[in-house]
Amino acid sequence: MPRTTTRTTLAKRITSRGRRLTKQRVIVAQALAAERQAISAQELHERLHRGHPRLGLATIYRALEAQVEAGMATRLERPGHVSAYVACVSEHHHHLVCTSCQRVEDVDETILRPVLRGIRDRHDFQVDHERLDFYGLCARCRREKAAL
Amino acid sequence: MPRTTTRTTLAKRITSRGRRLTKQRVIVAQALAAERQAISAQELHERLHRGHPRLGLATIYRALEAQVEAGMATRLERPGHVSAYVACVSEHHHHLVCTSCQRVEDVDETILRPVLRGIRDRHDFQVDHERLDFYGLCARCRREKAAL
DNA sequence: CCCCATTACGAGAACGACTCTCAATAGCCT
DNA sequence: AGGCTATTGAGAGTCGTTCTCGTAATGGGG
Repeated sequence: MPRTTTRTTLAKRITSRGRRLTKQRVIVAQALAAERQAISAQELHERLHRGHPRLGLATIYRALEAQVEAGMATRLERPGHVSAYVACVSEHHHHLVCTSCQRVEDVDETILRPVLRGIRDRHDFQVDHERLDFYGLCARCRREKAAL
Repeated sequence: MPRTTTRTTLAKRITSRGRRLTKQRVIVAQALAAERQAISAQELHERLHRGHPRLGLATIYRALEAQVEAGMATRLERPGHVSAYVACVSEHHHHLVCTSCQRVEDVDETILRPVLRGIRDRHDFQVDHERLDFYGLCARCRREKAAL
């Protein structure tokens, strides 16, 4: 019953911090989780409009913001001052964003440990949080380009 | 004659990519270089208004954009979809942004080498560019907080 | 050194992503 | 079930940034 488990987890996460479990938030969370790539609020709005014509854009913004606060998603910056969102599986990690197909992979935080230690020791700086996104070509897109 | 040297370098950098050397670009470049912290276009505009009342906001945006393209500055993202800019000394490096005093330190790229290698090997991903900013407390602010 | 095509500037209007407002609706607790 | 309160939807509003266009300045060629 992996589906049920997922649903339960979703509901639990949504209702964290005293938030209410609403249809809209579930729809947005499921849609974002189903997505394998970074997506903007407006794109999500267009995509959901067919199945949910009354789902407002502001609601999507609010739902995404709530997900970010709840640690269910992170915000990426796209050129042109647009935010894009990705669903998170684990809590602390960073992203490999493919500039060709827009797919996002996760990088585990452990890979960063040495860097954080170096910063603390060599710069005497106490890191609170970090934004760490790598942009480039994923394996698939690189192969496709090479085949041309 | 360090000053002259600096000026010459500045002019050379500004005129790269066939750009013209204008008073406005020099003013903006010097102001940004003098700044030790991330500053937004609008803040720069306010700050320069006393000495240069006719310097337009759009010009500052254009000058900053040119500096980013020329590798003289990088763009940081502030909350609320605002860009802030920092003058760069070296080409490839990343930032430690103090969330208390807003001062910015540079982190040399070499510290990152192992991470990039790990990503290439373990994720089969070819990194083109990365955004890598660490937020936290610098040594000075940490001492000040501890003294309270 | 001076022309002149071309690039850049300044001011304000336009743009667009995002947020706010407010009346209506729906969760959740008892 | 009933009511308190968070949330929604729709559109207006906000604000950082970019565009437009007439004017001014730059720098290469004569």
